[in-house]
Amino acid sequence: MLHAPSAPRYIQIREALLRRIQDGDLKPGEKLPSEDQLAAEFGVSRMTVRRSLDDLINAGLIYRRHGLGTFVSKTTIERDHSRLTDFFENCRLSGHVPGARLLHKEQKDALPHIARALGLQPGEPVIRLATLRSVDGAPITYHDAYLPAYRFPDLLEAEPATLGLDRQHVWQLIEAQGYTVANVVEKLEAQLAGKDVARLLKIKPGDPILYGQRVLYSDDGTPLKYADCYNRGDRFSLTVVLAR
Amino acid sequence: MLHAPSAPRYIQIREALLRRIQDGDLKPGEKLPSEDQLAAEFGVSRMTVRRSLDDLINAGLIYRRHGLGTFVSKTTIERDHSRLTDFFENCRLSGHVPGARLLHKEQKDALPHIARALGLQPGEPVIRLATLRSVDGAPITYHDAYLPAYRFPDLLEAEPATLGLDRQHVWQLIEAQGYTVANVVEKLEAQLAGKDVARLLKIKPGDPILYGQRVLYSDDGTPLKYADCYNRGDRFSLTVVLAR
DNA sequence: GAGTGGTCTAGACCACCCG
DNA sequence: GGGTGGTCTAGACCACTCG
Repeated sequence: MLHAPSAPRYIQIREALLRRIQDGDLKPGEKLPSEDQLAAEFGVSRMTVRRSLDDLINAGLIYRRHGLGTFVSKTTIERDHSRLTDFFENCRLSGHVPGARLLHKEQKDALPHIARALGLQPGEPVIRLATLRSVDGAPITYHDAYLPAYRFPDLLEAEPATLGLDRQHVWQLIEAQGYTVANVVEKLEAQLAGKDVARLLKIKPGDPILYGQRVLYSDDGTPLKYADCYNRGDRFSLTVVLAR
Repeated sequence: MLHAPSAPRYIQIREALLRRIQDGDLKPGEKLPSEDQLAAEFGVSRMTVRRSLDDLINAGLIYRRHGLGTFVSKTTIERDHSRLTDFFENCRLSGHVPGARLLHKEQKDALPHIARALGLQPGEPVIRLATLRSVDGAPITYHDAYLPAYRFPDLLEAEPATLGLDRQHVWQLIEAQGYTVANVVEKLEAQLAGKDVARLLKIKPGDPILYGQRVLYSDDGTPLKYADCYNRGDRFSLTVVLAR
């Protein structure tokens, strides 16, 4: 999280305040210095201070009360699981051992519902990357992803050993094409495991499955990836934050 | 969405631009006038225009490209389902008939996991509101909610006919106590229906259930409500947006 | 009244992208 | 070079909250 000395002042100030909060220098519920005081302390104008505070408010770390001041939030909501984070990193951070196996890498014709999600015509070529992800050696998620072939001409030739095994890696390939990964829209349902999925996840047909249809978008709204996700109901949970 | 004539200029401008996008006056992918042009058009400074645009960017409706301009997003992500919205309103908007029945309204001692979620000591009094929600006459969700009793002293005496039947209504009671509802954190899992839940939802034991533990927070991070939600797997799906 | 955040100005200079 | 957004200033006045 280091920034070059040339980073904008508002980012430097934001990081400085973030450190004070994380170090417990500013405790939950405690009042921050006023915007005027912060402006004087950092030697900037008040508008610049406000720009820094806006970021921290957006992250849910602080909140403002008109006429009273700015305060550190009481509960630091664990936003980690509600943000777009790497499966592998998340796993390791919680002290588990992630794993993955590439089951399919192929070019196919898009099925209608996949074409619709990706803004393609039915039958247009897509690249399929299917992986089985595991935690501590036991399978937990079957991930069946599709990307528009014309946007990722080099994907089929990419290193098979790591491809699809680390989302960060796929993201790097995506961003190397000039896209900026911005968000994922996921539709979640509860289902019962079918025969094929049950076999992959080493559960019984009829066991509960948290099924998600995920679409990955770039910041201009272009759909970049569609994926069917089958998560073991007994070992997988997803925490989301719905903001007003 | 009307604002008093005294609404801040940046809100007026934001709403004016929103209207142009929603009316198709500005089409997806199309470039907005430059910030200088908008400032001249609305007779404000550029900083005020940027304040308006920031809101629309935050809502995912437009995006900026340094050196190029500001553009309307290509896919207007249906954020409706990823925002905190009223069950009843959502339902009606999609052309369905929502319903609800209050099953329990009582004061109890908080169970340990509920106390922990609400920042209480185990055994502290909570108010339980359990409702069965339906769509087009068929039950879809069993909602078992708990609120700290000391924060809502008047809740038990509230009008039973409408209480818990419209989330907006409960929110109004919550906000009448001086809280500002800010977000919900929900942990989702796939489960199989047990006997009791199956009976309520008119499904068979062993049918799939999308189970969620919801905690409602005010903007200062105070937990205000805990709820167990049991959603019929065959008729309920939840769409979430994970931002980077 | 004093202190706080909410809004707004009228500029400035910089970095980025295009032709 | 010309147009765009990114950052930043040094003020101003208003609205809200508290004592």
